[in-house]
Amino acid sequence: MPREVRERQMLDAAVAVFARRGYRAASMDEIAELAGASKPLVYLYLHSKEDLFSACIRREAEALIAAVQASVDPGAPADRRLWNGLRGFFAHTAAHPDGWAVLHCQARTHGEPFALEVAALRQRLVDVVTRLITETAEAGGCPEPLPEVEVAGLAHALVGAAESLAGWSNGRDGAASCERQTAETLMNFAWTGLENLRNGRRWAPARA
Amino acid sequence: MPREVRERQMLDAAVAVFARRGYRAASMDEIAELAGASKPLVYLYLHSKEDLFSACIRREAEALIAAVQASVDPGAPADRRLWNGLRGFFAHTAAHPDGWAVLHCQARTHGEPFALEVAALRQRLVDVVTRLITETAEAGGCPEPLPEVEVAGLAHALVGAAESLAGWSNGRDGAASCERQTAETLMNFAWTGLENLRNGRRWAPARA
Amino acid sequence: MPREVRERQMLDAAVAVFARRGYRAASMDEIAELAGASKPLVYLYLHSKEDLFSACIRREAEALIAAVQASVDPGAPADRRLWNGLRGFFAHTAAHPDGWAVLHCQARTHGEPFALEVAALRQRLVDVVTRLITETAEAGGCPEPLPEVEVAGLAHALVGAAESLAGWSNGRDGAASCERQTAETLMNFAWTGLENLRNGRRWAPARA
Amino acid sequence: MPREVRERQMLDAAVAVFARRGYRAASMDEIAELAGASKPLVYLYLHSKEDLFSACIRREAEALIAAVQASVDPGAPADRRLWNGLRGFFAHTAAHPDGWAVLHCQARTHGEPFALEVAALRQRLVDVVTRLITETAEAGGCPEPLPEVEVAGLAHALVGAAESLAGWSNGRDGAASCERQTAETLMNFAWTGLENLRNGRRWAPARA
DNA sequence: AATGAATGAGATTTCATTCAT
DNA sequence: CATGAATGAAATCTCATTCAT
Repeated sequence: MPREVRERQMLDAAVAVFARRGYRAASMDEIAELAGASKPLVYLYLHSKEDLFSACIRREAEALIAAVQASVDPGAPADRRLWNGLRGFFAHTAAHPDGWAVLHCQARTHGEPFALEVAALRQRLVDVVTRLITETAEAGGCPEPLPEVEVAGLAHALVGAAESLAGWSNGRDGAASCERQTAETLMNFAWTGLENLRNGRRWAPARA
Repeated sequence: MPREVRERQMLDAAVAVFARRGYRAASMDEIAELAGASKPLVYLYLHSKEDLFSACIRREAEALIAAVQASVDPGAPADRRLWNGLRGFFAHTAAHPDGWAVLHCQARTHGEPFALEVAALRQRLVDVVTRLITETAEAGGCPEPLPEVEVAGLAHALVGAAESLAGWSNGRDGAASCERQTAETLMNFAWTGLENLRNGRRWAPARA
Repeated sequence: MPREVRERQMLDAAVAVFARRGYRAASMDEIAELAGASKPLVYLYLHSKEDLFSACIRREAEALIAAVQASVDPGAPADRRLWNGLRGFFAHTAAHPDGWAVLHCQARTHGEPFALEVAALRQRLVDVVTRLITETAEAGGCPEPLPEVEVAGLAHALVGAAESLAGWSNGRDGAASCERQTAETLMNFAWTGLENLRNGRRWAPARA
Repeated sequence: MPREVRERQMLDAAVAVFARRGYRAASMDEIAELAGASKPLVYLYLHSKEDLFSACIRREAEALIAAVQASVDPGAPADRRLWNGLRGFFAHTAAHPDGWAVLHCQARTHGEPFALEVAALRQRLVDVVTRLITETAEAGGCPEPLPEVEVAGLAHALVGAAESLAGWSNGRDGAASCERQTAETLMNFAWTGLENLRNGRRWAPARA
């Protein structure tokens, strides 16, 4: 069996086991067995448990990013791009729950090296959103540019909301039909909020 | 030393170690040492690693809920309550990063019993937000009531956004001064979005 | 509460727990709890687990010996004495199964010191039987005295048979009514065998 | 080193240590060291202390039964078969004192699962003896068949006597030369007793 | 007479990892 | 390319035992 195929099987098995058990509780024995290979072969190809986990994170992160980018038409207007990006995000996480669990739940909680890797992924998502927000503001003729820190905060809020909805919507029935609705809910929530910001309408504590 | 004091020290130590290392990687040795007690005493008082972790989750969850509730004036209007609740949430998570890490990052990823416990906490937060959204819609004279599933989705999105911002803002410098600003960013984002929804203004994919 | 009473409660509890769990698996915690006293008090009175176990063995051994002796009339003929001794033995072991379990099952299997103590008890039983056999042989006009080693072997066989029957008969229903029958079975088996030996009738391998 | 060899070494070591220390006091460390292997290997092959103990019991029980059966010629008359069976029993227990100690002293005192296993062995021995007694009675023209419960009692008594003698004779010097004599003593005691029973001669308490 | 508080030592068990083949 | 055999290190948890009061 060629190495590439074997390696993919191993990563598939590892993602499944890491998602189910967590990094520490996952055992190389179980991963090797699920991959249908012997443990020494796993070590020959992937060197160590740490390297294996890193490889999982990298592969799943690339796949997620690629899925989001593939569903966005770079020439479309900002709202369309946001809408399609969200749909791609929800579709991919719903189709690959183990990979999403590794990225979202496991990777951040098991030591710096992994957290950094997943933080880099997250930053790429945040960057995309940040660009959308900025463009939206500019395109809408925002009287004064939004402060940088606020834009970053908004981007984090939006990504967090998307992550939360992904988890919520995947945990319910009829996931397939839900994905579109989930995206719509978030879009309604976010887009109108962004529009208002763009127009300078704000909520202020003093108003209450 | 009286038992209560010792027990609190143990929980403090456990929260710190669980936050830093994760559930599986945390060792009872390290927890006992940090608590300044011997391992058998930890077992005598808290029975097992699982029970200890459960106790941590419960204590931190109660503390967080209490902090949020304490910062909300039940007689105030909906927007004011949301604003104060968010501020309480961000302030408490910023002041107790270890507790927040245990709740947000660790508890959900290490087996059903813990996940259920933290899901219950999250549900309580979501419920509060759900009520706020409904009241806001009613108070604002919403032409037709928002569909239930959409309200739930919005609540999850809002809680997810808050969670995400808590993690982001705590990871930056000057956390104290940031807390207010973080709350303001999210409030601007969310409140105006909610207002628009209330008024029936929506984003629709067909529009693009 | 006076010391003697407390000490008896402790020994009762210890015998019960040792019988149920074995020496090593029995925990001083369980014994103390069952005795209704605190652990330090147990240590104050009985010094250590080893001492406690020794005390149990000694008490139960004395009780068993006393019960057997009390049921034998020293003036009666040999067969009558054997008969009454067996009945006393079966009655006492049936009435005190925990004590018998400690003596028969536990004491011999947990290190030299205890084995010696219980071996001493057993030797006293064997001695009684040995005397009976010798007297029986003499009284019956045995042509030549039985070899010493054979008498010892017979005594051990008889005691072993009695022990085995005690375990068997106690494990069956209607123990009370059984006790007499058990004694009769063994008596029939043993006494007639002894009579034949006394008369020089033997089985020889060459005969077959 | 092939697995089978290693496993046998482990069982040998385990039998020796269990016999010397008892189930609870035996440590897996000591067993592994005596077997010349590392502890993880013992666990890999034999799974747990409980399984290891079970495996010891089973192996030693099979060996004992096999030894007894191998020394009996099924075509020989009843007394000859009893004689040879006893010799086989005494010879095997003398040659394998550790195995006998595990079966006789340890297995019955450490929890139901083990006790059941050893009870099954004992029942097989009792069954053999029961058959012998019945056949003897029939062959000898016993006027009326012995009551079933009495036969069972006799069988238990005989097995108990044999067990007791095995322990006694092994604890003395010159075991090799003793084995035959031990068997002879028991045979003399038992066979003549059985003969008398067969002929209806009984001891009765009223006689005294 | 009696106990709540505390621990050193050691038990079973698991796991990531490496050779020799 | 592939693996059966093997282990050092460390995890959770228990227990007999002792003080200070």
